[in-house]
Amino acid sequence: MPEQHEMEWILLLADETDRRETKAMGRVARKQLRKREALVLAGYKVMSERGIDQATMLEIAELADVGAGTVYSYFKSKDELAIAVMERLMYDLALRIENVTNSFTDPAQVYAFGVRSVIEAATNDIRWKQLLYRSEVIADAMHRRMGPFAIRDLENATKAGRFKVRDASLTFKMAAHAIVGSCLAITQGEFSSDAVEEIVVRILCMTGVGEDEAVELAKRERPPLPLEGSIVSRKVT
Amino acid sequence: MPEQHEMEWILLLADETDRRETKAMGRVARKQLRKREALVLAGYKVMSERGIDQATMLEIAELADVGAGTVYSYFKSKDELAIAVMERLMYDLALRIENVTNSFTDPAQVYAFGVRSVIEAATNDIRWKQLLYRSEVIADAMHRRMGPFAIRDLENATKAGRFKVRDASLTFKMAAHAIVGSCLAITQGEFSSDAVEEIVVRILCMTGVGEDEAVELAKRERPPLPLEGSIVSRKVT
DNA sequence: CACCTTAACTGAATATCATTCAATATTGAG
DNA sequence: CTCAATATTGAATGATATTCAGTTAAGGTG
Repeated sequence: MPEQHEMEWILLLADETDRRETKAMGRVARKQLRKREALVLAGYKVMSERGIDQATMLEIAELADVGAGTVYSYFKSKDELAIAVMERLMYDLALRIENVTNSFTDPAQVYAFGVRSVIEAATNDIRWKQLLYRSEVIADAMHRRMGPFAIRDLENATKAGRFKVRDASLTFKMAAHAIVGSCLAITQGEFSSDAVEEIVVRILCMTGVGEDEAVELAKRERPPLPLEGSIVSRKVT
Repeated sequence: MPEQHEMEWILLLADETDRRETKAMGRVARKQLRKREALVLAGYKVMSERGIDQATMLEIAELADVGAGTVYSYFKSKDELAIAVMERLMYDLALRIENVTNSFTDPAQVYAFGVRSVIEAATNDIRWKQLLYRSEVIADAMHRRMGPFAIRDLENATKAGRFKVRDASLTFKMAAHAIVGSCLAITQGEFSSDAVEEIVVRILCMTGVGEDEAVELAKRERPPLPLEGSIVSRKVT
């Protein structure tokens, strides 16, 4: 029974453990990595189904096939587990975006594509709905895990004279919160999903690019994103 | 004992109950208004001291001098009470901002002043720190209670050709989340409070005003805000 | 291989509240 | 004053995050 779940979910979130690291460790350490992995996956499944607050530690522990207390030797608290889950989700998405944008030539378009992709994922995927409700947690995870990519892109585009960003980290922090907040509003029916285009424009405006150019950037055709869990690993360059 | 607290706190958050309405009601209704009021005030005090999650309903009930169960005949849940508290905070601030900006001539400056004031309040007042942690709740309250003012300002500035905002509600929704998120980051020491200026610039950029003009708007001298609880009531015009 | 130390794991027990609800008190109409 | 309706109370409930004393497994050692 737990086996089935593992199979199912491993397809959706890539395992972050690196083969090279894995080989250099003892059997215990490897087993712990796998257990931690199982917990993050189980946490993702339960939390995206019931919502972070409604997910119970017992259910997560059972799905990961460990005792209730064991969770606490991997994560200090439920919140910390939730953070780990969010970060995994963000990292997976960041890698998939990177996989597409590394062939782009316009650095501004790289950022625009990333922003658009995140918004699409957040508003189209049912599993994000429950997670969005704790927006500070998800925005934080977004900043921590997608930040290295996004900040690099903002800086590249600024160097190329496309954007005018003074503090890329701050700009992306604000963008992350604005994105999560507006996606939450869309999933709650406060705005129609047609608003996505306009959200992208506003996030781009924050970079100091003019309104007209922001509109143009948001309109450009976008190649599709690779499937979830299909990218293994990549370093920010 | 409860008397003292009431006195103390009424100075900090204006009582929203309107004299005219009050007179048209029976004694019971008036008493209920006062009790609801006491609950919001007590909620504000306890939640801003301990944080929303750490505040207990019992402590709030005791401070408001009612039984534990009574809270639930005024608010369906703890969350709903938290929302009422946040909305009160936002409304009070909105009125104080309005009180200053209604003498401004440049509609863009009205919005800029509002944004700046909110950020200053959120980062300087210790009592906001605990509240910011539930950023979706506070951003929501900000949108609901300051929105009517801010959206009007965005539309005025757009009509005047200063801003280029298509959907003012959406733009302010995003701004609210970005503001709350970045203030949270500042109170957590992730950014220095010098970042406030830059945050204002980025929020202004979102309106489609150019970067240079955003910088100039953010730099303008600002008159001081009236004290908390000193404004009684005002309609959005 | 048997022993032992160390670390990991377990799940029943604990502690903490949000929330409910049966009982009680208050109100105001007649 | 009486009584039905309403509001209030706070002890009991239920849910569940977290802890911890006891158990199990790992792997190093002679």
